[in-house]
Amino acid sequence: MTKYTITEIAEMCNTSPTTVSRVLNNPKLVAEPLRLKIQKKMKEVGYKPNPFASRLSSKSKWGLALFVFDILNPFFALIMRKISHLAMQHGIPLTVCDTENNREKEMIYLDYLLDNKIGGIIFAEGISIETIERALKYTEIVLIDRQFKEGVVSEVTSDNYNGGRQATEYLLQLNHKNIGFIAGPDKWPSAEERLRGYCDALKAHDIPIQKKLIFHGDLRFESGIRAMEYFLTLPKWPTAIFSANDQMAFGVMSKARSLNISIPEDLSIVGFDNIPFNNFYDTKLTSVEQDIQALCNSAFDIMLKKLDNRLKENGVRRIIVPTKLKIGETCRKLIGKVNGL
Amino acid sequence: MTKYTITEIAEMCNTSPTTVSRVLNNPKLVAEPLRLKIQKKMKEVGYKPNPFASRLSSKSKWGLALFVFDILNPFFALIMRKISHLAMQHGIPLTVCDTENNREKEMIYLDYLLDNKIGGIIFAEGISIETIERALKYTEIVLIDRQFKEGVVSEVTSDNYNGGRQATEYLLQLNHKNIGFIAGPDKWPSAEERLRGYCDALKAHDIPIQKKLIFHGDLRFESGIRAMEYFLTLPKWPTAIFSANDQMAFGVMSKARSLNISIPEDLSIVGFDNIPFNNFYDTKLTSVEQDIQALCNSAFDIMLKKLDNRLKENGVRRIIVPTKLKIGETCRKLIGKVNGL
DNA sequence: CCCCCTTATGAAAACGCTTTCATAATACAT
DNA sequence: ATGTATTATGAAAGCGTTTTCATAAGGGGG
Repeated sequence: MTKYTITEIAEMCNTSPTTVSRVLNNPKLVAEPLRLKIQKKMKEVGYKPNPFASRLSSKSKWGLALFVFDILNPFFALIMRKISHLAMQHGIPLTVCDTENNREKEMIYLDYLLDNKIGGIIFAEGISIETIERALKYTEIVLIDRQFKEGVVSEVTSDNYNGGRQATEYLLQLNHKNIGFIAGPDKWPSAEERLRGYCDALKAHDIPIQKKLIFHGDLRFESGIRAMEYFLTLPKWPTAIFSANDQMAFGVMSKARSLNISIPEDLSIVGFDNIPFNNFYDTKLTSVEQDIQALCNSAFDIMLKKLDNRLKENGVRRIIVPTKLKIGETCRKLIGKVNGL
Repeated sequence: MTKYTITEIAEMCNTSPTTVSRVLNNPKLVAEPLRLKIQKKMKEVGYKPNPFASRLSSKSKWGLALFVFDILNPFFALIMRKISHLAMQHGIPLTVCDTENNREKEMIYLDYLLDNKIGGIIFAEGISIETIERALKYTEIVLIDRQFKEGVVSEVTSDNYNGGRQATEYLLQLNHKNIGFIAGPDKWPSAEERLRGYCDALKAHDIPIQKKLIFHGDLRFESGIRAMEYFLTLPKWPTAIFSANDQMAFGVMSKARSLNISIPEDLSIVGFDNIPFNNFYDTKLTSVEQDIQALCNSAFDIMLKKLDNRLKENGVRRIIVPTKLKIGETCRKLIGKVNGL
């Protein structure tokens, strides 16, 4: 596009490249009249600095990356959309890495990015600790919904604990006592928090926690189907199921439908995420909403400050974004005899 | 990461930077023993060339971009996944631009990429002609499923015409005569081709084409709902609906369900794309499959050749990938009296 | 009126590669 | 042998910035 160099701009303005470079990077150093003249000229001829030259001489890191483990999950697609948007607004190139829940792929992406001197990486939930730790050594990182060792890394998470608790309390209020939980993968902190919320809510109501009511899924649709199949093998079926994300809740609904188990009459369901398509079924899913907008804004903001070094050395931020239970049409109040499905 | 420069590698091997550069870019120019020695050394110390320096001196364009109009649509998410994968394999950075069907956003992304001297752009269906034409002037482009002026641009498309025709023929075979069609947006060539297939199939069976049986959607779920609502306003309801993509077909199914119209008993439905989640409902959608793998492989291959200049000047490729009708559970044969829903 | 300090600018040297041009060495034809 | 390709290597000049260092011009304080 641009066919002008900084030197040419300098010549046109009877000044030196140094000065032009200054108005680009630190305008305060240039006296007003000259600065204005140069800025006007640059606009006039549509000058854009050559990014490669800048990066080469300034030796600075460059650009951002976003890691998500499954771009087919709308929750992550929305995060990508939002972060892309922010990056674009700030003129920062963004590489999106869809790791497909594959450690090897994570590493390949990461090595590649580090070789290219990436400025910072935002990791969404689902990326392995090893990958994050490796990245941490070489670049700035921020986690979205991915808790890590407290105080080591900046992270922005939803209030997963309270989200899990809210949802469970809600079901308890509706007189459910036998509540199945579909957890996320082991070792995923955000998923564990949701589980903790579930357990604490039960405890608070003096309901014993039963291991067999907890199923571990992988957050994908199919997992929900598996979970439903599993719950039906139990001697006493749950009257309600709380799923650690919407996708798995959909899986449950799908399986339930094909077995003529009707929702919410026979089974109440609560999801987590409240992705915009949770009305994908004609029955709107009751779900704990994560404020994606807020998650992304905060994460990006922290990243920008890190890149600017405006965050004090080793400055680690931790932001928790509240969640909100959105009532849909997939839960009903149990009345009278409560015997499971 | 790398702390070595090409000059240091050269010194370690008692040779010149020039030679090291050659083994990097055109190994044939360096005699075997020396080449091996240098390569061994590079591996040993983990040398990686500084990408900014390379780009600066070689003045070459750099990297690829992929434009999709809706990353929330699994069809495009899969394209992204596949293209990312290929780019990574070839060590080419990829920027994914989710334009959200917004002209302005397209232009912002494009300007940004051109300023950064992007090497090539792959456009998936859904991007405006203006954006493509602008890109065409400054960089290499390949279209996926996005027909353009014949012979001007390389494109890889599914056989949309025959896909549309296959689906319609199938419904005709099942004795449907009153077949609604949910088209894609006006002016989207791939969508128009599907429509053309639909029309030609009807003609071949001497069934008049009725404008009112054709509804124009925007390929999103909600459009399917709107379409269904529209079809129900017709005096004579269609017995089958062919949707230009799966998402809209899901919308139809969703609406049908909430009205207690059962599928396929009361209404047959065929989609297009056959995205992997078309079993999102418990009823598997019958759909025309697009071979995403093949589409992406071909598109990427053409792009690589363009970047290499292995495609003769103005060499334009046009590849058509066959489609295949995948029978699911959403269609049934009409028997006896055929009176619509 | 001299010295020092700040502010405004420029010259020149990086940054780490690629590219052009030159040279040396070998091979092949006459 | 002599001349002409061909092959293998290196020296040096960019590429378009930023950065360091130097200089010049103005502004008090003594």
